[in-house]
Amino acid sequence: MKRNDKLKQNWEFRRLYTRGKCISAPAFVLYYAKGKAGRVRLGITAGKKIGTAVSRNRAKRVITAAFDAILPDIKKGYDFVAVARGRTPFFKSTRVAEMLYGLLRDNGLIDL
RNA sequence: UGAGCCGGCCGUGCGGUCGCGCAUAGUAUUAUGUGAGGAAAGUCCGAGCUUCGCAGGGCAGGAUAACAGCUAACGGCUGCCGGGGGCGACCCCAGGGCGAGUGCAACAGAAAUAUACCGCCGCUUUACGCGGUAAGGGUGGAAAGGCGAGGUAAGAGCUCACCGCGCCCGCAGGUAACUGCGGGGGCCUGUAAACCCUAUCCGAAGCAACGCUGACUGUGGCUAUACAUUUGCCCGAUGUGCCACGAAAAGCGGCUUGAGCGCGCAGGUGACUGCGCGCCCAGAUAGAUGACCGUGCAAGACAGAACUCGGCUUACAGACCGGCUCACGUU
RNA sequence: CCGCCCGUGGCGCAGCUGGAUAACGCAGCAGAUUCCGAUUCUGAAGAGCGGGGGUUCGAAUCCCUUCGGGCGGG
Repeated sequence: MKRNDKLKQNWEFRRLYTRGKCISAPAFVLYYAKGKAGRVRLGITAGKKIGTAVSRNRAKRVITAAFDAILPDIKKGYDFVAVARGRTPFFKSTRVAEMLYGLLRDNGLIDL
């Protein structure tokens, strides 16, 4: 994932929390909304609830790896925010990718 | 063999495929190299560095507290002294001063820094009196050094011997703290992690420090002195230019070669130091390590750099190495 | 990065400066009142002060260290 495809600013996150749709899985909670055309952008949040810095870093890595794995299949023009949950660091990124793919397909965000 | 004390060291290893940060080549997407810790943590101390302040000195405030050393410095470390604990290896100590002043010491007890309840002794007006007394009783954490003898009306360092304690002087050992011995004078409650006194040290803030770049905008200045306009000149005004400063926000630098690491030799009981040779070892900026496969074992704990070092403290599954003590047995 | 505050019964809080009784309210328990309940009244129980160490005759209080929670500034 390229750097300018990451969401960084606080207002970008708040836009998705208030305007976006919300779906959840055991490993994460996902907000999404229409964004810039032709691009897929992602922001990741791992709060203090996750644990130590090691756990928070791992949670972010696992979600990033899962997202990269299915990135070519995701429909263009959407922004996403993934919020890590307490069990996120204990998942394997392949399991998270499976969950993510299933959820996006059910919500019509996969290019077939 | 069992129990224990001290110190050191490691803390998933190797190979392959895809992916990530940085550097160097190369140039338009590839190669090559490299990529978290012993605590990166807590931020408890000490420094470097940067900016501000500053003639010099003092007060206030804070920190430390035997002695000698190590160090850039330290509240750290080493050695040693003193005290305490353990059979021992060894461990622990905030360890100056209450012999400057002030304060505090509940309850109990007669009395808490000075006293007479019981007792003992003397006197008398024989009384629930007066005086003397800290040997004995009882209270307390603490009651006027302990014990024996002399002494006395009864007693008391009142006197003497011995012991104890701290003060002063001398001698010996030690760099010193201190230790040992002798003499003198004396017998003092505890508490300074109570105020305080003494000695030593300390300017403040922190990489969101600070510096630079371009754009926008505001303020001030240009002195006997820039240029143009305002009628020629002077004053004044306006605009442009130059300089300085401020506010908001963006980017870049600061950013990793350093009191550095490894090995060898030498000095020192040690902390550590000197010399020689070799090495370059993360620099991200929402913040880089994931996924899959093979394989080894005791099946992997605590945990993620954010300006940089030296310590301290705390968390930590386990693996390995060395030295020492005690008990039992055998030789 | 810097500065500061708070941990005391189940809950909310005093006591800490200045050392010796852990006080108060709510909840809960028992009893009384009532036909029953609420209210009210009475009574008893429940914490050794976040953990560890030290100073002291004596520590919730003083000192050191540590854990957890919270606030503020740039």
